[in-house]
This record gives sequence, C-alpha cells and structure tokens, in this order.
Amino acid sequence: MAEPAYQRLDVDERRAQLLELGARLFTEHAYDELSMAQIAREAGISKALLYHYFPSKQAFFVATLERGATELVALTEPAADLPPAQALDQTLDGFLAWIEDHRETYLKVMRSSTGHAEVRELVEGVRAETAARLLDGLTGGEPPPPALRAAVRGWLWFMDGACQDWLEQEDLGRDEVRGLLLGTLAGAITASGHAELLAKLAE
Amino acid sequence: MAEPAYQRLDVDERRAQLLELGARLFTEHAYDELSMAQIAREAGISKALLYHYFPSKQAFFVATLERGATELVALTEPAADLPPAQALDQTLDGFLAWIEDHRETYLKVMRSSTGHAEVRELVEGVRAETAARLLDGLTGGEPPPPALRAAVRGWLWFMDGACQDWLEQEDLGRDEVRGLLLGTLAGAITASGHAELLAKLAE
DNA sequence: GAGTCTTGTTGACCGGCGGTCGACAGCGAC
DNA sequence: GTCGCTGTCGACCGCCGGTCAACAAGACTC
Repeated sequence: MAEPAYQRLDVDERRAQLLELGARLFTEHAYDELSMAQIAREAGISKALLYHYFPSKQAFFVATLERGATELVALTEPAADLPPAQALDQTLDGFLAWIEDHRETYLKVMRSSTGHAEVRELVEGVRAETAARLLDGLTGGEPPPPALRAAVRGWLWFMDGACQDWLEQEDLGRDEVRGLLLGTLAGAITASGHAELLAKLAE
Repeated sequence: MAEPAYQRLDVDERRAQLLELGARLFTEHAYDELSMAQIAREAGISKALLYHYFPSKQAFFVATLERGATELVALTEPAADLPPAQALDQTLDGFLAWIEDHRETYLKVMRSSTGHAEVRELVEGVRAETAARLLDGLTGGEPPPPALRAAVRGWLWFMDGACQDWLEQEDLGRDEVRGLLLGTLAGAITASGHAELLAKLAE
C-alpha cells in the first residue's frame, strides 16, 4: 500500500510552483474567470493550501506579476550617474527588450481585465518612477515645470500605446519603435516649451 | 392604512433614476466594493427589480458610463469634410471641454479601464475611431504606413496620460494642454518619418 | 364600487465564490 | 517506535451575482 495521500513539498518549492502556475493561468484567463478552487485543482492541491501560501486571491494575483515587475524595474534601472542621454538609452533598451521577451505578460497587464487597483498601482508606480528618473536627468533635480511634467507623463503613456501597436501589428522593427519613442519624447519636450533641455538628451 | 407597500414608477422614470444613482455610486466607490444588493437598497427597491432593468452588474455598470461615452463621441465628431487641420482642432476642443466638465467621470473611466473588459473596449473603441479619423485626414484614405499608425495610436495614449496629469495636478491651463498635445502630435509624426504630412495639419 | 387585466415589483431561493478553521498525516529527530 | 513539527486537507461560513413564480398598484371597464 503506502501511496501517500498527498505529496509534501518544501515551502519554497511549493510557493514557486504556485507562482509559476499562477503566472501561466493568469495570462491565459482573465482574473474573474479563474476561481481559487480551480487554481488549486489545477495545482493538484486543496484550496486551503493555496490560502496558506497567499492571504487572498488579489495578493496571489499581484504576486504572480511581481516577479515580472521587479525584473522590469531592474532592467530599466540605468547604471548610476550616467549622463541623461545614455541613461535614457539604457532604460529604453531594457524596456523594449523585456517587452519583446514577455509579449503576452505585457499585453495582459496592459489590458488586464482583472483590473483591481493593485495592478493599476503597479503600472502607475513603474511609470511614476521612470518619470521621476527622467525628469531628474532633465532638470538636474529641480522640481519640473508643470508642462514638462505633463509632457513626460504623457510620453510614458505614449510608450505603452505605441508598444501595444508594435506587439499587436508585428510590422515594425524594434529600432523603428525606439526611434519613434525617442523622437516623440523630443517632440513632447519641445511642445512643452522646454526645447532648451533637449541638449541634455543629445550628449 | 392604505400606504401602498411600494411606489410604482413608469419604466423610463425608474430606469433613469437607477442610471443616475449608479453613475453617482460608481464614481464614489469601486466596482467591486458595490454589491447589487447595496445598490438596490440605496435605490429603495429590491435587487430583483434592478435585475429586471439591467441583465447583469457589468451591463448596469457599462450603462451608467454609456451616456457619457456617446456624448463624448458626438462632441469630438468634427463636422463632415472639414480640412484635417480644422477637424483636429474641433476634435481636440471637444475632447478637452468634455473632460473639464466631467473630471470625475473621466478619471474614473481611465482608472477602471484596466479593470473590466467592457470599459476597456469602450475606451479602445473611442481611441480606434479617433485614430482612424486622424489617419484618414493625413493619408487621404490610403492605408497608413506602420510607423505612422503606431505614432498616432501612441499619441492617443499620450493624450490620456497628459490629461490625467492635467486634471490631477491642476496647475496647467487648457490652452497649454492643447498646445502640448498638438505639438507632440507633430513631433510623433515627424519621429515616424513622415514629416511631409505635417503640411496637412498646418493648413 | 366590484371585477379584471396589465405589468412593475417582490421575497425566497440557488450554485458558487472568496475565505477560515480544526483536525489529519508525512517525515525527520531521538 | 513514537513524538513533534508543520504541510496539508475537508468541511464549513457568509455573501455575491443571478433567477423565478407569485403578488399588488393602478388604469380601465361596466
């Protein structure tokens, strides 16, 4: 006989398994389409165990995204003290590369039919951090003028819009997208009335 | 005695009352924070009656947004056969005016659009229609080159990002935002490698 | 005013959801 | 072998979105 009724796993192993499964399921189905019971069944465990590892469905969902988010933030974090132009280059390269490697995840997050505040805050958080970095590089730490701030924030939205088009239509090269993004940033800064700052991005 | 157990209302009246209440509640609380039972209680009716008027919670939610959406689409629809430059002017003016008048609704939609497929489709629908109109004006009906299409689609995102910044920070004038939007569109078109089309927007 | 018809309205009900809890069982220590 | 730690489970809870047959408000007849 023997045949244990269930397989006992190490905490970290189990956690990792659940996160991986969750990441897969949540890119295949919308948040509301998945119940915790389904997820547990899929993982071959009981619902209670799933709740033993994650305090709520939301928390579980966010946790499945967090690895990607921290990875993305790390990838777009430029080496310290680089001049603004190179820092921007690095950030953009990191961003586009990550997106190309995680097409489905990126699109899913952008469209997330799951929507709860947490995801929005995650996305907005990344945008806010990137904007702060960019503005810092442009103004040298001074608080930015309103129009410039709006231009940069808008540009970060532009980035997501253009990237979605890129991934969905598949008729543009990464370099073209890069050029479009950089050129539009220059255009937005100019339109905000601070063309003099462009010199910093051309260094 | 007498005192009827409930007040009987005309269908249209009841429907209008529910839509108005829903619009108010949904701008005050998040979708998931409201249950249909709560909404019904608030309206002084039974949950079943709410379901008699709207087939589902999602449908009710979308219906509360739809009046605003159709209003917005109508407001941004330029008079037929206007030259591209003036059509764009009209669209932009209509858009910014509506946003200023419906601050809370706009922010609510932008923030929940990540959340529910229906809302996202509503927003994406408006964007797609606007993009098509804009591209039509630029290319004269020809299918747009990929880079230009991506630039326009990205710009529509830029618009929403910049508008959110505008509404949240309240330190910019509407004309400044208008200038930022127009200038950035020019920058994006230039960056897409189709600067020659700018002439059409300067007429 | 009694009867009747239409239809706006309701209370009771359902399956399933997210979430909880006490008890069970796999396994290393001794 | 048995004991203790803890990973694991089945059973349960309150509430949610959604359904349904039946009731009653009020206009219309005679």
